[in-house]
Amino acid sequence: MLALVPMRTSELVFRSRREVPQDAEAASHKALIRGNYIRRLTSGVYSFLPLGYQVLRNIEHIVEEELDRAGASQLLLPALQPVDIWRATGRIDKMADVLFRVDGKSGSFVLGPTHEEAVIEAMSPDIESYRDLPKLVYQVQTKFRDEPRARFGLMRTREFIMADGYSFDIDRETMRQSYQRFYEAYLAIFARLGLQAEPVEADAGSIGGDVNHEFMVASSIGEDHFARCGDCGYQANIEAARAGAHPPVAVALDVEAVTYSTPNAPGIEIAVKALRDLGAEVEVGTMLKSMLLVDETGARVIALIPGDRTLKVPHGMRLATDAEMAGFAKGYIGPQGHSSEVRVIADPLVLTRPSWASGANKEGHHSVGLRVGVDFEVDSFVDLVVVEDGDPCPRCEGVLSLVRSVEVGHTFQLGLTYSGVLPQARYRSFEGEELPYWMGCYGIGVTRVPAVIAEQYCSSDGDAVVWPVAVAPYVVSIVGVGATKTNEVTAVAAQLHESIGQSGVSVLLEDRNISTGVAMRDLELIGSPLFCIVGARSLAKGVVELRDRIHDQTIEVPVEEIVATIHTFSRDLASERR
RNA sequence: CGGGAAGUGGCGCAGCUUGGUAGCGCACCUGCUUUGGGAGCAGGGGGCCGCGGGUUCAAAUCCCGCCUUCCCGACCA
Repeated sequence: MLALVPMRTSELVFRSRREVPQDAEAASHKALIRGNYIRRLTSGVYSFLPLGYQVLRNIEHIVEEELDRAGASQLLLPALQPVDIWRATGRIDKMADVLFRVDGKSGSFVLGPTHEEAVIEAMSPDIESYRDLPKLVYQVQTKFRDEPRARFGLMRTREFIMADGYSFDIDRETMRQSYQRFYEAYLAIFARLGLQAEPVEADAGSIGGDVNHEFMVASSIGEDHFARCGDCGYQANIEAARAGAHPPVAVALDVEAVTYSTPNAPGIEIAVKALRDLGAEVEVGTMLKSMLLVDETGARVIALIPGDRTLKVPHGMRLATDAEMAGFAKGYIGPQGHSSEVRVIADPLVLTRPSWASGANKEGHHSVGLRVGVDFEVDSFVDLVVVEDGDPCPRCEGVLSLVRSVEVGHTFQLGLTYSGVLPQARYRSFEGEELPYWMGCYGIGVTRVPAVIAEQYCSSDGDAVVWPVAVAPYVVSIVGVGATKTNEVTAVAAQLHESIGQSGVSVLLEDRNISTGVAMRDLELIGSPLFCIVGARSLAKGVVELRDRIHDQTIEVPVEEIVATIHTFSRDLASERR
């Protein structure tokens, strides 16, 4: 709602577009292209045309207002960063896959994919004492990430704008308070943007740190899933979610382990088929998946999960490479008979069956009737499976369901992850000790937001968006219609254009000499939530039409009341949840 | 990086099987008529058929190589 200069369609950079480029798939992507909001320069890189930029500025304005209110100061850090600050934290290697490197005559640089290093460089000289803390800062900056795959228009791009904030504190407790300030500001921001963003517990990934939340908007084109319990409100990203305990079952007493010869049957699916052909009663869910992992020390670990589950690799571990699997029968690994140097870990779900079928640790052989504690031992039980629909909730008696979603924000309690390794990231405490400060970092994917909003508020064919009042490029669009557009129609439309603009509502006037159908269609693509239709017919009755596109209702309003009515409507529509 | 699809005026597409010097719709330009929901008539402009090589008298079309884009997967703050 920033644009208070009344605008005319003849001045707008806009063109009717009946067809969309065939490479637009998502409805929001189609709508943003048809409406002349964005244009692709190359894969994952978009120009914001004036309409799209207006939406973007409206979003940024809301973000800035709320972060300012939370006590954060806006600054601007460089996008072009020397490689040595990335060496100092080791992220030059950790994030090598996504870093855009620039080698110029004057040295080697990185185009910042995020700004933890840069903000520490910028802030540290001004943080000398505990008296200087806490500090909250943020910026609205372009980020660069060499994404392996850009997707869905603005949804996942290689160059994008993020509003990223950082907090600096003396200890864990005050860091949590700063975190809370950002967290609450984020809830306020997304509410104003018309997005139902759910904070969910998340995994820290390469940013590092401890407690963190993702702000997720449920959407069919989301790239993430989170688990939700309808009963107690537990919500966690699928990478971080854990299921509650399934009731354990006593091991079978009347079973004996039998080994079958199953040549050329590596992997669960094929093994099940081979064992069945031999008369064994097994299915995918009664097979034990045994996977070889390597921990931080390089030691090998066998992980056991039910055959119908997906492994969640624990932190600090990774799947073994083929070379590291020397000595193990790849495709036929089982839980039994490993040397004491190989640790065996299992998901608690392994206790939910009386016996299992699995590889026999011998090329071309599988065993059935393997019992925990009898035929094989487990060193420790840890959470090893990705949660699925229907798993029990870890907090209550409820059941988890998975929700497909888009991440619009992420907040992290970093703690000492960065300050601990950078000597300049210190302050002097009351006792005179030199200590690393406690950090938090916070990000909103600003250029992703128009796509998420459009996805929520456009028809499924990407036909047109009806923008929420808070972000609409123009809240009201005026069009004059009626036989030959009499002078009166034109004059009244122009006069309303002026007075609505003066009343503080952003407004667009259709002033081109085109047919009504084209005019209406174009205005629909521009997406104002309110249309003001000035027609010869209704003008004869002393009224104009006001169409509320959010509720798809049209009312007639006396000309002299229209400014006040629009004011009421835009206020009511802005506060309403869709 | 694996799997699939596609590159032909600004946009959407046909032509390719069976080689013969490029076409349709929309958009654009000019004029007139229109204007309460993507107008009508008449006239007009615009293409290195993704790039490079090859076969051939002749290549958008056949062959080889490369590039780009989109979708699924891997990956992902």
